[in-house]
Amino acid sequence: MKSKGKRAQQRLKTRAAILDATESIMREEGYAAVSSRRIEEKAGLKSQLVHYHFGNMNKVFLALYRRSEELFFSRMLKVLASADPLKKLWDLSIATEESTLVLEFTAIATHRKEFRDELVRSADRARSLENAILAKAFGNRKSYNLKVNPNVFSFILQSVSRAVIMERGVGITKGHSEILEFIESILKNWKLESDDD
Amino acid sequence: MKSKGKRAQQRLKTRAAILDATESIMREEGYAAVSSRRIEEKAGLKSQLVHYHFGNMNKVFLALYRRSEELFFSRMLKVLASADPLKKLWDLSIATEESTLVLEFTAIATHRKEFRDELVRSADRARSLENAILAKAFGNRKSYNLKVNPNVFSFILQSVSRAVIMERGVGITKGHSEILEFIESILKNWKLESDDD
DNA sequence: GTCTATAGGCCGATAGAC
DNA sequence: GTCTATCGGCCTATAGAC
Repeated sequence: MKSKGKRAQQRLKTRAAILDATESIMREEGYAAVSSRRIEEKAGLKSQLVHYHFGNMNKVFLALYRRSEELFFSRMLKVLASADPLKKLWDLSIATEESTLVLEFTAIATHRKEFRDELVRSADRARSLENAILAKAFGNRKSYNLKVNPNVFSFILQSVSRAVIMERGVGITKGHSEILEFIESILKNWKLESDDD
Repeated sequence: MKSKGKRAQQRLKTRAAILDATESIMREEGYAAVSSRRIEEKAGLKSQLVHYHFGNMNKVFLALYRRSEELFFSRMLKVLASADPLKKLWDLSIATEESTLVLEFTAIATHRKEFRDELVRSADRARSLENAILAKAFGNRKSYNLKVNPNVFSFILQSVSRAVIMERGVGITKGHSEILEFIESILKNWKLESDDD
């Protein structure tokens, strides 16, 4: 039993090392730079192990995506449970490190249809969680007498954070402080109004 | 003189065919799928011609980028000259066909530093034109007594259109009609308010 | 300016020894 | 499970004939 456990443990360790290397390469050079040989280099193991453990490269991306997704959803649940969910949702969206991988996966899905279904399924799940967060935030106001639809408001938040992160990725930061201040002032005023209820 | 002109014409024709093929592949499969061999296949000419005319693949991307940029700026100038520049700017931003290439070039710039400078320079130029368009639109109102800074407003418009196009790219369209209606209602009301001045 | 030929590299993936 | 060895494929780029 113990030796079995050790084998399983080593198996998980190797798989994790492969996924870590993949994630690292994706962050630094993009998904197109990932290959079994580059993983070999990065993780210090033979490229053939990548095929042994995952079958092919597409399954490596898929496995990494699912691992990242779990992490992302656990963070979303924390956001939902927090006292100020909308602000926390924004903080999560605007964090560069958290979102660069999402952009890479989106790029993969745009050009590989095997990947698309996975991402669409996940996007639906994320949208559900966002709705729950919005319901909680808007619920504090007791009524929905707002100028903007909650879903529209959420879409705008996500759009702006993605755009900021994409521009950061190519070294553009001009005008970012203005837009970030604007969004944050809205979120702040909102909070105050909610407290008034 | 005439034979010289013919040669120059053929030269331009071949170069254009290479760029057309490159653009086509980028739209359908993304920049990572572009190679001199794929261009050979698509344009019906030998892959070595790609190297003869452009030196290396990076310069092919650069040449295509500059060609697209010219087209884009000529469209922006038309927007600026129009009676309803803000709405026309939005129409241009939200057109999928016009913006998918931009997203691909952004992806290239994110991971190839040779490309970055070019894109940043171009982004500055685009921002200047956007500012002119905004100045014209806001100028109609005689004063700047607005809730949102013009640059912030413009950033939000561009962010939302990009996000919509990215989601379309992976087959997600849920919630798009709501957000598009929201944006367009703002632009419409705005126009009416401007006319009131 | 366009062709053939070819060098040299990185890639995914598999077979088989241990 | 991890290794060595290896195949076939596609890639960039260059040299040289025409």
